[in-house]
Amino acid sequence: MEKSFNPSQIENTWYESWESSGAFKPSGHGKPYGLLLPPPNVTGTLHMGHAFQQTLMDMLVRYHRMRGMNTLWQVGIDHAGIATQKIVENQLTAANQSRHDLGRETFVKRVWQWKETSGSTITHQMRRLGVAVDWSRERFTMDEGLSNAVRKVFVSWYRAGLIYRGNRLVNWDPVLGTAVSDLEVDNIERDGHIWSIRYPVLGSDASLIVATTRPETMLGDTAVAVHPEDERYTHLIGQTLKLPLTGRTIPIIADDYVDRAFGTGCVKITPAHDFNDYAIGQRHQLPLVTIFTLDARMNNNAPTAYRGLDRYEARKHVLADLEASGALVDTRAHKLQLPVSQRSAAIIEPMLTDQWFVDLTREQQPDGRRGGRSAITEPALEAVRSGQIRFVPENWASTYTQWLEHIQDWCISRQLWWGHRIPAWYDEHGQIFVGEDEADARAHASVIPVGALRQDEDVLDTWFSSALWPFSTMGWPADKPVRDAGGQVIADWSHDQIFLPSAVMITGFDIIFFWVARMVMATQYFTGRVPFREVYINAIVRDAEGQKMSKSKGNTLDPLDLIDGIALEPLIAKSTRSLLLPQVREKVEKRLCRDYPEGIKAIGTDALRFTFAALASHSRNINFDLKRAEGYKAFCNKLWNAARFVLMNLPEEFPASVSNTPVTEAERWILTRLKHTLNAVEKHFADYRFDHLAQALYEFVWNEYCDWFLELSKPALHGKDATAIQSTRHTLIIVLETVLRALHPVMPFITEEIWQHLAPHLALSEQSVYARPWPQASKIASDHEASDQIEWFKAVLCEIRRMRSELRIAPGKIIPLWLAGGDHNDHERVSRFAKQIAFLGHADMPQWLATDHDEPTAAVAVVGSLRLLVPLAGLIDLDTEKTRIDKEISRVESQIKKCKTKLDNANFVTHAPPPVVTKERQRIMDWNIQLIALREQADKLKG
RNA sequence: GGGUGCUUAGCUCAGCGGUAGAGCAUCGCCCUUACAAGGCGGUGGUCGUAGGUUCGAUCCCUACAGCACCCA
Repeated sequence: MEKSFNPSQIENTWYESWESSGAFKPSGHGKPYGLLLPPPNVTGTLHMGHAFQQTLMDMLVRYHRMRGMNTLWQVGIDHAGIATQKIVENQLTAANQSRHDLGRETFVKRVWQWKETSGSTITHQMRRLGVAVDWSRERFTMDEGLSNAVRKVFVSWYRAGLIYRGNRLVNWDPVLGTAVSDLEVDNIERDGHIWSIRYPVLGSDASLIVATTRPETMLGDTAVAVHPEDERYTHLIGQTLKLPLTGRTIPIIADDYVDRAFGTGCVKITPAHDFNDYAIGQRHQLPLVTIFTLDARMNNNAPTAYRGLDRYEARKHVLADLEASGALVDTRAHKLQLPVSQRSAAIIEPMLTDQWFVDLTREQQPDGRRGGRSAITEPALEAVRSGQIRFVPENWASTYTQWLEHIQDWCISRQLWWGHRIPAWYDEHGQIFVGEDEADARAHASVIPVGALRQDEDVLDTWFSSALWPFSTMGWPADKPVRDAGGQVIADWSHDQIFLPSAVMITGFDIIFFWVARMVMATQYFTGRVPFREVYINAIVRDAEGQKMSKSKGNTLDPLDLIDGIALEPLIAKSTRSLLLPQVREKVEKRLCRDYPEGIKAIGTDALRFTFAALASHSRNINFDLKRAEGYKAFCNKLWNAARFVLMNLPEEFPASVSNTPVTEAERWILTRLKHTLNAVEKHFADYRFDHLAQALYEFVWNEYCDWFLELSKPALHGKDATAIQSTRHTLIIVLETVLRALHPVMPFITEEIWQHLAPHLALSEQSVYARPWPQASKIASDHEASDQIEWFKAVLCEIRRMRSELRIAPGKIIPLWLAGGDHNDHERVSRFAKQIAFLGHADMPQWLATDHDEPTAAVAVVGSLRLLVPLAGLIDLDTEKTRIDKEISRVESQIKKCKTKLDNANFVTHAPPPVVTKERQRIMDWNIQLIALREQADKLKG
């Protein structure tokens, strides 16, 4: 093995070998354990969130695989309708073309081409992370099988009366020209204005003043509402207003939606362009006046003067005209929430359009069939309420249920070209025919179509197909195996449904609504099962300062740059590439120069993964600190060198014996610790406490195996006891091989590399550590007697080291060591560990002082009643030692005082549980023993 | 406005009704034959504030402050 750990040297070969050996495919035996990878967008590149999430999933799948389960990690890619279409449209724009120049068919071909060339970026990156997904089953939401599933679901729901077409107000993105989900709209606070406008009452001198942040929409007003109990206005309810600039008249209505305290208490109602106004309009049967075109210009319902103007141009004109006519009474600064499309950054315009919806709100249909609430929404709620699906951490369950309780019908149509085209046809009279294809639609028609049929132009929301992922990827609805282009079976519903429900869904909280809830709905409806038993909501990865990573802030980290390292210059270039504002670029550049003056050092995949595990507590955010990752790279190096040590100490011919009975206390102790660690790791896997899991393994490897067992093995290996040598070698390699197996789910590459070096010495038949069984704690014997002895030994050695350090004795200097006091245990243990104490304490063989004889002037440390003495002569300054002892005495005294305060409190003694009291009494006794020994020594030094 | 979190060492974070912890940073001594990406030993915290419950509160309860996120 190389002298130090070099990740890039070992990572490249192993992944390919695992993948090509079929190690990631289901084994076909054992209990099924399924995981679904949240399909990344085809447009995507691997970011820290993916890397984090996938590390956790990979840990689970490797762990369960080693435990003998039949694991399947289903992988695939999402077609990401809007995002993908936009990328290709941008390419066209750069060439001064639009999708309309190409036409639908050519455009879609073009998107497919783009997908073929760029779509695999993220899958290559995922391989660098080491993820054990079954690539042979990789799916794409637009491939044939999954598209069949989409059509089947649409048609089934339509025929069950659960999908309908309606003219409704939706979030309209005027730049992309499509409806978007309300989940794809961010409400952003911006500085704006609020304008007060006077609307005169017809046939009177009276007028009402309305306040609005969007004055241009007054052209679409169809009423003004006041609160029914607002005494200022009750006499005007039912009267008519002259709507300025339009010549139209509108009624004054009463509705208790109006907040009397806000503004003047009069609200203009524009039902065709505001969701609240729409609801009021419905209640009062108000007409809907749409005043915008689909690209947000004034249409022909607006007065001639404004027609064709963009909505913000129109605002200026409207305000100027109101001002000129004296109708504008006030303008004030105002903070307002603007709905902004996540996809295009355009300001959303609520717009009345024909769209397709999934009914999620009706209890029952007019014909008596179940409505969407009872057929789809309620079962999804019940699955979580009943505990069939469990959230981790569990408080996310309330986020889920609260959203579902207030859910609206799901608008599933998008005015795009890239996606699953809606399987609905219209005849020349506009009648609707739904079917899996045109023939099916005709076959199921209840009326005879008039003339030719024309398919709906729209496509389905991407999340519609994602909702089916848990069962569509398993082959549903095909009744025979699904094959890829090469004829290989990639899914087979009749068999693969053993993986449904999958074990756990690991995903970000931001898609609980988009995806998690919808998977539950669809999977339950079509398969009668929940899609997964548990949902682990992972934390959001932020930068070291707690800022959300985003390209527009230039604070993203590319996981591959952490793995491979990157110099400062390319890092700056990369981070500022998409930043347009020079000030922002400068700021980002400054920060990078400050934080990474030498760029980012390569830490390797294993260290990155270990870092993610160590940070994965159940808190909501994790701040990714590169320092932490560097620490775990050091951990890799530590493990690496421990392995070198073990191998170095093996003779050519090993093993001499297969089984082994550990002969030394140290061996029995480290095995006890190993057992304890493995128990902890299993528990942490079960609880999804990856942070504790990582820490348990880290502490075992570094603080127990390396710091103590390896050190304790040295005197044994250099000793003359052949049995001890043989046994120690055996335990060294057995414990290492075992802990490699336990570490493998977290750090697949380094564990594999080291394991390959160990395997021949253990005559193991497996090809890979991945194929080894999970190490079972129950098969390891614990030995508490040996553990007590080693703990005692550690205490003795620590005291010697502390003395040496505080008295500034050079580390290499061999010191005389005398012993005094102590009970029979101490005597027995000293004789047992004398050599180790001398070896590791850099001391002569410890000598007992004869009792009652004069002790030499010495520095002392105390373990229980045992005193460890280092003669001062020629070594130590007397005053230094006096000061040291005094300090130690006051430390012990303060501990005693604490105990005493407690025990003197009668309430404590009577009320506290007896074990606590006993423990406290024991503590005070132990401290007192130490104190006596220390005082004795202090007196001697003074005397 | 409604909801959910968070506040513990200089930094990033665990913890928990019963002796305050880790990594990194920092200080001192060591290039000791697995590892200087290391070893050994230290320094560092009235656990956001104020009340309450309790024999005992960093932990449970209440209020407040600050921060973050989600929904309207």
